[in-house]
Amino acid sequence: MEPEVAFGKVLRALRKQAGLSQERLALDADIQRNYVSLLERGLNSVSIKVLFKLAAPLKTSPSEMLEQTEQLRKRHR
Amino acid sequence: MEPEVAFGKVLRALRKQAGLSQERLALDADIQRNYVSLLERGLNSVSIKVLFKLAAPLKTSPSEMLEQTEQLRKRHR
DNA sequence: ATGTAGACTCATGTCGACA
DNA sequence: ATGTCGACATGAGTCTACA
Repeated sequence: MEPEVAFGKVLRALRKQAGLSQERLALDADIQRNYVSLLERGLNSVSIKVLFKLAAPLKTSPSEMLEQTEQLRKRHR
Repeated sequence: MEPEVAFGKVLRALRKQAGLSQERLALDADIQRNYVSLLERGLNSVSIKVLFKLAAPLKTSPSEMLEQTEQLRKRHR
Protein backbone atom coordinates (compact mmCIF):
# COMPACT_ATOMS: atom_id res chain seq x y z
CA MET A 1 0.00 0.00 0.00
CA GLU A 2 1.50 3.28 -1.11
CA PRO A 3 2.10 5.94 1.51
CA GLU A 4 -0.28 8.44 -0.14
CA VAL A 5 -3.18 6.00 0.03
CA ALA A 6 -2.55 5.10 3.65
CA PHE A 7 -2.10 8.76 4.48
CA GLY A 8 -5.40 9.60 2.83
CA LYS A 9 -7.26 7.13 5.01
CA VAL A 10 -5.59 8.47 8.12
CA LEU A 11 -6.41 12.02 7.12
CA ARG A 12 -10.07 11.21 6.62
CA ALA A 13 -10.28 9.35 9.92
CA LEU A 14 -8.61 12.20 11.82
CA ARG A 15 -10.83 14.76 10.17
CA LYS A 16 -13.96 12.90 11.19
CA GLN A 17 -12.64 12.43 14.71
CA ALA A 18 -12.17 16.18 14.87
CA GLY A 19 -15.74 16.65 13.66
CA LEU A 20 -14.72 18.76 10.68
CA SER A 21 -16.01 18.90 7.13
CA GLN A 22 -13.52 18.97 4.26
CA GLU A 23 -14.62 22.55 3.75
CA ARG A 24 -13.96 23.55 7.34
CA LEU A 25 -10.60 21.79 7.43
CA ALA A 26 -9.52 23.45 4.19
CA LEU A 27 -10.39 26.87 5.55
CA ASP A 28 -8.57 26.28 8.82
CA ALA A 29 -5.51 24.78 7.15
CA ASP A 30 -5.52 27.44 4.45
CA ILE A 31 -5.59 25.06 1.51
CA GLN A 32 -8.16 24.30 -1.20
CA ARG A 33 -11.28 22.36 -0.33
CA ASN A 34 -11.03 20.00 -3.27
CA TYR A 35 -7.39 19.39 -2.49
CA VAL A 36 -8.43 17.81 0.78
CA SER A 37 -10.61 15.53 -1.30
CA LEU A 38 -7.66 14.57 -3.49
CA LEU A 39 -5.47 13.85 -0.49
CA GLU A 40 -8.09 11.75 1.28
CA ARG A 41 -8.49 9.61 -1.80
CA GLY A 42 -4.72 9.13 -2.02
CA LEU A 43 -4.36 10.80 -5.40
CA ASN A 44 -1.64 13.22 -4.35
CA SER A 45 1.51 12.86 -2.31
CA VAL A 46 1.32 15.63 0.26
CA SER A 47 4.35 17.82 0.97
CA ILE A 48 5.51 18.49 4.50
CA LYS A 49 4.49 22.11 4.07
CA VAL A 50 0.84 21.11 3.72
CA LEU A 51 1.23 18.36 6.29
CA PHE A 52 2.20 20.92 8.91
CA LYS A 53 -0.73 23.10 7.89
CA LEU A 54 -3.17 20.23 8.37
CA ALA A 55 -1.99 19.05 11.76
CA ALA A 56 -3.09 21.99 13.89
CA PRO A 57 -6.79 22.11 12.89
CA LEU A 58 -6.89 18.34 13.35
CA LYS A 59 -5.52 18.81 16.84
CA THR A 60 -2.68 16.44 16.21
CA SER A 61 0.92 16.60 15.02
CA PRO A 62 2.57 15.80 11.69
CA SER A 63 4.57 13.00 13.32
CA GLU A 64 1.42 11.50 14.83
CA MET A 65 -0.25 11.54 11.42
CA LEU A 66 2.69 9.69 9.89
CA GLU A 67 2.86 7.32 12.82
CA GLN A 68 -0.71 6.27 12.09
CA THR A 69 0.10 6.09 8.39
CA GLU A 70 2.95 3.68 9.11
CA GLN A 71 0.74 1.55 11.34
CA LEU A 72 -1.94 1.35 8.69
CA ARG A 73 0.59 0.23 6.10
CA LYS A 74 1.95 -2.48 8.39
CA ARG A 75 -1.52 -3.78 9.10
CA HIS A 76 -2.33 -3.81 5.41
CA ARG A 77 0.65 -5.78 4.18
CA MET B 1 11.34 28.50 11.33
CA GLU B 2 9.76 26.90 8.30
CA PRO B 3 9.24 23.15 8.35
CA GLU B 4 11.51 22.56 5.34
CA VAL B 5 14.45 24.24 7.01
CA ALA B 6 14.00 22.34 10.25
CA PHE B 7 13.54 19.13 8.31
CA GLY B 8 16.75 19.78 6.41
CA LYS B 9 18.73 20.06 9.61
CA VAL B 10 17.21 16.88 10.97
CA LEU B 11 17.93 15.07 7.74
CA ARG B 12 21.56 16.09 7.80
CA ALA B 13 21.94 15.09 11.44
CA LEU B 14 20.33 11.70 10.88
CA ARG B 15 22.45 11.06 7.81
CA LYS B 16 25.65 11.75 9.72
CA GLN B 17 24.49 9.60 12.61
CA ALA B 18 23.99 6.80 10.10
CA GLY B 19 27.48 7.41 8.77
CA LEU B 20 26.30 7.97 5.22
CA SER B 21 27.42 10.39 2.53
CA GLN B 22 24.81 12.28 0.53
CA GLU B 23 25.86 10.11 -2.36
CA ARG B 24 25.36 6.87 -0.48
CA LEU B 25 22.01 7.97 0.95
CA ALA B 26 20.78 9.02 -2.48
CA LEU B 27 21.68 5.65 -3.94
CA ASP B 28 20.01 3.73 -1.13
CA ALA B 29 16.89 5.90 -1.15
CA ASP B 30 16.76 5.89 -4.94
CA ILE B 31 16.73 9.65 -5.37
CA GLN B 32 19.18 12.14 -6.85
CA ARG B 33 22.35 13.00 -5.00
CA ASN B 34 22.01 16.74 -5.41
CA TYR B 35 18.39 16.55 -4.31
CA VAL B 36 19.59 15.40 -0.91
CA SER B 37 21.69 18.54 -0.87
CA LEU B 38 18.64 20.69 -1.67
CA LEU B 39 16.61 19.04 1.07
CA GLU B 40 19.32 19.39 3.70
CA ARG B 41 19.59 23.07 2.97
CA GLY B 42 15.84 23.49 3.29
CA LEU B 43 15.33 24.65 -0.28
CA ASN B 44 12.64 22.12 -1.12
CA SER B 45 9.58 20.88 0.74
CA VAL B 46 9.86 17.10 0.65
CA SER B 47 6.85 14.96 -0.25
CA ILE B 48 5.81 12.01 1.86
CA LYS B 49 6.76 9.75 -1.04
CA VAL B 50 10.41 10.76 -0.74
CA LEU B 51 10.17 10.93 3.04
CA PHE B 52 9.29 7.24 3.15
CA LYS B 53 12.14 6.47 0.78
CA LEU B 54 14.63 8.25 3.03
CA ALA B 55 13.62 6.69 6.32
CA ALA B 56 14.79 3.11 5.72
CA PRO B 57 18.43 3.82 4.78
CA LEU B 58 18.60 6.19 7.74
CA LYS B 59 17.38 3.36 9.94
CA THR B 60 14.53 5.43 11.29
CA SER B 61 10.88 6.08 10.48
CA PRO B 62 9.11 8.96 8.73
CA SER B 63 7.23 9.77 11.93
CA GLU B 64 10.46 9.86 13.92
CA MET B 65 11.97 12.24 11.39
CA LEU B 66 9.01 14.57 11.72
CA GLU B 67 8.99 14.22 15.49
CA GLN B 68 12.53 15.55 15.55
CA THR B 69 11.56 18.24 13.07
CA GLU B 70 8.79 19.41 15.38
CA GLN B 71 11.13 19.42 18.37
CA LEU B 72 13.68 21.48 16.51
CA ARG B 73 11.04 24.03 15.54
CA LYS B 74 9.82 24.33 19.12
CA ARG B 75 13.33 24.88 20.39
CA HIS B 76 13.94 27.50 17.73
CA ARG B 77 10.90 29.68 18.32
C1' DA C 1 32.21 14.50 -0.92
C1' DT C 2 29.28 18.68 -1.45
C1' DG C 3 27.14 23.00 -3.57
C1' DT C 4 25.37 24.95 -7.48
C1' DA C 5 23.58 25.68 -12.17
C1' DG C 6 20.53 25.10 -16.13
C1' DA C 7 17.19 22.78 -18.58
C1' DC C 8 13.79 19.76 -18.18
C1' DT C 9 9.38 16.73 -16.90
C1' DC C 10 5.55 16.15 -14.45
C1' DA C 11 3.23 16.26 -9.95
C1' DT C 12 1.53 19.38 -6.53
C1' DG C 13 -1.56 22.78 -5.38
C1' DT C 14 -4.90 26.73 -6.83
C1' DC C 15 -9.13 28.50 -8.57
C1' DG C 16 -13.86 28.45 -10.53
C1' DA C 17 -17.73 25.78 -11.68
C1' DC C 18 -21.00 21.94 -11.75
C1' DA C 19 -23.20 17.53 -10.72
C1' DA D 1 -21.02 18.30 2.03
C1' DT D 2 -18.25 15.80 -1.42
C1' DG D 3 -16.36 14.33 -6.08
C1' DT D 4 -14.87 15.81 -10.29
C1' DC D 5 -13.37 18.59 -14.14
C1' DG D 6 -10.40 21.74 -16.72
C1' DA D 7 -7.14 25.26 -16.90
C1' DC D 8 -3.53 27.02 -14.77
C1' DA D 9 1.26 28.23 -11.99
C1' DT D 10 4.23 26.76 -9.12
C1' DG D 11 7.26 23.63 -7.19
C1' DA D 12 9.20 18.87 -6.75
C1' DG D 13 12.41 15.89 -8.49
C1' DT D 14 15.65 14.33 -12.48
C1' DC D 15 19.82 14.50 -15.13
C1' DT D 16 24.29 16.28 -16.58
C1' DA D 17 28.09 18.97 -15.56
C1' DC D 18 31.44 21.85 -13.17
C1' DA D 19 33.67 24.35 -9.32
